[in-house]
Amino acid sequence: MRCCRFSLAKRGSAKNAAKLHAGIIKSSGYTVKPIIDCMKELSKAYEPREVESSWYQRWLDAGCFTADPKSAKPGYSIVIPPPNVTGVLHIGHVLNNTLQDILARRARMTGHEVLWLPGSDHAGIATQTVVERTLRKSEGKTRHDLGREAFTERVWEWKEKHGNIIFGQLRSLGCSLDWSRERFTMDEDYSRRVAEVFVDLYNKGLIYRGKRMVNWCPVSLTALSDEEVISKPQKGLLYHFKVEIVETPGTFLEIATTRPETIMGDTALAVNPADPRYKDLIGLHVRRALPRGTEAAIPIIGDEAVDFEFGTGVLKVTPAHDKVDYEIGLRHNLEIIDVLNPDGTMSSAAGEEFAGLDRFAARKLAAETLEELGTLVKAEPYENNVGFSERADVPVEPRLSEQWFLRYPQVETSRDAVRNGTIRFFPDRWEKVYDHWLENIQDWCISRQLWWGHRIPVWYRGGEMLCQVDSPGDDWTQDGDVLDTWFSSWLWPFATMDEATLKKFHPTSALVTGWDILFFWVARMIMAGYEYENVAPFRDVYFTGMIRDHKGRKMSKSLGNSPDTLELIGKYGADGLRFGLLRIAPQGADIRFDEKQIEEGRNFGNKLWNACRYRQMQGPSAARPDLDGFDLPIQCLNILGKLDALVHKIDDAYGTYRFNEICQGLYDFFWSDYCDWFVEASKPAILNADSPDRDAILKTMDVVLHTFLRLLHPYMPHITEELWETLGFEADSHGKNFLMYAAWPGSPLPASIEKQALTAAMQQTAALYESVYQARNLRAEYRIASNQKVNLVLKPSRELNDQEMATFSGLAGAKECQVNSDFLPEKGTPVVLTPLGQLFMPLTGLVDPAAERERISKEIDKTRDELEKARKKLSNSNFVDNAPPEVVAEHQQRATDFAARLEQLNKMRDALD
RNA sequence: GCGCGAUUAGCUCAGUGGUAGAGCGCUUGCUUCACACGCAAGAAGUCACUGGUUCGAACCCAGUAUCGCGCACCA
Repeated sequence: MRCCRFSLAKRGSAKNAAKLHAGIIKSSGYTVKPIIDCMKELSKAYEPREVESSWYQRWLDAGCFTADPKSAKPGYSIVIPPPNVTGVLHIGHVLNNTLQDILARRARMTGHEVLWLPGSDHAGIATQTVVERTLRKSEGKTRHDLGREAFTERVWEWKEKHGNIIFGQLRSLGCSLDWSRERFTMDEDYSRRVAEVFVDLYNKGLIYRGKRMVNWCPVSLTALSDEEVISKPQKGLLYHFKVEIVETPGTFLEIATTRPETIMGDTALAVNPADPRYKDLIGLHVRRALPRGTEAAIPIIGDEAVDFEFGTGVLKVTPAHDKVDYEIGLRHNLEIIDVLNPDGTMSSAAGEEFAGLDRFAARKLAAETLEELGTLVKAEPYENNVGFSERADVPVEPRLSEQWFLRYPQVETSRDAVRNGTIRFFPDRWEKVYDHWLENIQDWCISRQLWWGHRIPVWYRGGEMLCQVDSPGDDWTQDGDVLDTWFSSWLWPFATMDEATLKKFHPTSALVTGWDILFFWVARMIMAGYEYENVAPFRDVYFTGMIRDHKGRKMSKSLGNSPDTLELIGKYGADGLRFGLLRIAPQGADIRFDEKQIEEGRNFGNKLWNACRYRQMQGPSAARPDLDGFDLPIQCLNILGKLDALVHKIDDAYGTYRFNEICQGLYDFFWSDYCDWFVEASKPAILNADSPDRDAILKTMDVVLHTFLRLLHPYMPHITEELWETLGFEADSHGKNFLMYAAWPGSPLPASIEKQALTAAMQQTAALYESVYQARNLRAEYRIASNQKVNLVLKPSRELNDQEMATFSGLAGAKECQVNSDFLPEKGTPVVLTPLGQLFMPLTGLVDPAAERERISKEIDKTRDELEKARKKLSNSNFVDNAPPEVVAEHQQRATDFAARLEQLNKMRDALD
């Protein structure tokens, strides 16, 4: 326990502390008076490390993150997009999970019972690949050396050892996840649910097995869904070669292809029956060039799928290795010759010369062979799109194989849910993308030829087949394939919850995820939600942008441009990282990462720390600050008015997930309005123990900090919690005695304040601050060093009280500011026109009529330009007649103000002559 | 081919019809009594281009250009 609730000081030298205690040390050159006896150390800079870890532990110990399904409070829930067990925390996770944490923390403060459910995904291909690689490296073995059972055992071991790394990292980030409910997509009950869903969909006739053309990954040796194939432009060659027509020897047909290595799989040539060049050839045959020596005759067929604009208008048909060709083959009942092995090498059907060769080597050899045979016409450079396996990053092969497919359920319901706003997307432009995908949806290939994953719950005995969760008996063997990982993830929002939890927390409130998994995950969850819970699984979906490096490239391991998030947390603190990242994260747009921004986040934390430290140095704060009964100076009313506006702005922005607007609002208010202006303006009164305003100002600071810490908490949870405790604040609580359970703030304005009085005070303050700005400007013009105090004289334009003058002098860096309506300045005394009146800076050596005239002339020119602009606008009758009256009035006011200012400035210049 | 987004200060980005903004960087001054992870002042913009709508356009509409993305095609 800390010995003193009012001390911000925990880190620093004990020696200094002792001196401080005695009130004799000069820190930064001034004497610090210890406020209370037990104050020990003062740390000028906020050091996040210890604060963050200790608070996380305290929250955990107090069960702050645990959701109670029996709570009477309204429920608010989010399920984490489960990271891969292989995953480590990258910067995208930081963004994504910080946003979820913000929503969860704010919901607690607005009185909700919050469940934020953690977990991870078994990530079939990714995980299996990683473990296989390790196995190969450390033991020189393949998974086949171990066998299925031993291998999956190894994956489990690996998962236990490395699978929780990311959870530790999420803790470092401060994520308020309910760790008592951590789930894994291969937990026993979860797996059972997956199997039950499979069986159910099978029984409904939505799942079927069939031999079809699928995307095959020759590295992972498994089928892939269409979504796992990424098309990339590839530079290659378009080979033109000719074949002889059997019936009319000596005549040839020219064919264009990018894949000469599949010629031995050709079982026809196809032309468009409407193509006048070739239609008469339909029914004839040609000699197939490869494999060499066979010279098989294959038919020329007519099919409308052939585009006669492309290439030569003649298509070689390879039913075993191309989707379109396969369909043509079906229509014409063509033979299917599979010339490729699953691993992408040529099969024996390709002929002796090619068998065993890798497909790309075979392509080269095929082209060379054609050339030797004298049938190669040309090979021209060509760029086309090739489908790549998302995981293995190699071209996929279309391959005919026996797979399990799902005809998606609830497609129309799911489309309607987003169309009619039952589910809302932020930003909403993703709605169109979603709709388009569902409109053109194809059956989903859900079987994978992997070992790591949910086994397909189908059993065989002889020619019999049964689809059920449990084995029908020892003499039955289970289907060898596993399910696509997403076939389990799509159940995530409800399969992770028991009955009581479901009742309280499903459907979930919001989903935060990247748009890159809109089809993989979001759309499918919606369908599963309707199919199994009869309801949309979430209300709102917020799509984060993709984080790119400073050159705009995607973060990737191979580029090595991904920042180390733990290192960032170490350097800037989790709060700094969170805040810095969020401040630059525009809604749904991609983000260019720049470490400078994170540094800004840390700096903001430090600013907050020091502002609170400053308050603390003035004496204890009220636990529940209240301004009733205080006569508040204008700058107090002003800052309260600004804070009131901030509270409203933030509440509004949360409604549509405008996180960076909230962030920016918090930043601007605190740094500029509170620190730069309010605190600075208050210093004269605070330093003067006799000032009648001192208490009101300190109390106003308390109200501002008491409110602001709550507003900021979701973004910077650790530092705010620390300061809340250190300043000794309390608030109405939604449960536990922590800031994280404090009631979300309403308006900070005291009930007794009238709106009119507030507006007047804010206007007066604005005039005062504007005058300060003018005064500082004048100082800078005359190169007065910042630390040099000057004497000022004000010829006031209205009556001013002592408090205002003291504030003004303090902010303007004046030794003294005399108010004198009859002041007669020496000719050439620097002077500036402020909202408070004419302000003179009678400083020896600066009096120079010529310089002053020049300076004022410039000001006059500027003002005249502005005035002319305003007048021009007002002289336009179209504007005056058509614009809204308040806009016209505004311009009239501007013109009046500029005219008055111009007149005064002219007088000031004349006085110099 | 269809669709989506972006284009504003040197950089990263805010800005939903009425006086062009922030942070960083830059220049100048400052260890001024919370903070140099700081304070103050300053320079810096044809809001990609062309038309249109409007009294008025960075903003709305149409088109063009460049960059990025998705879907389809991909012999």
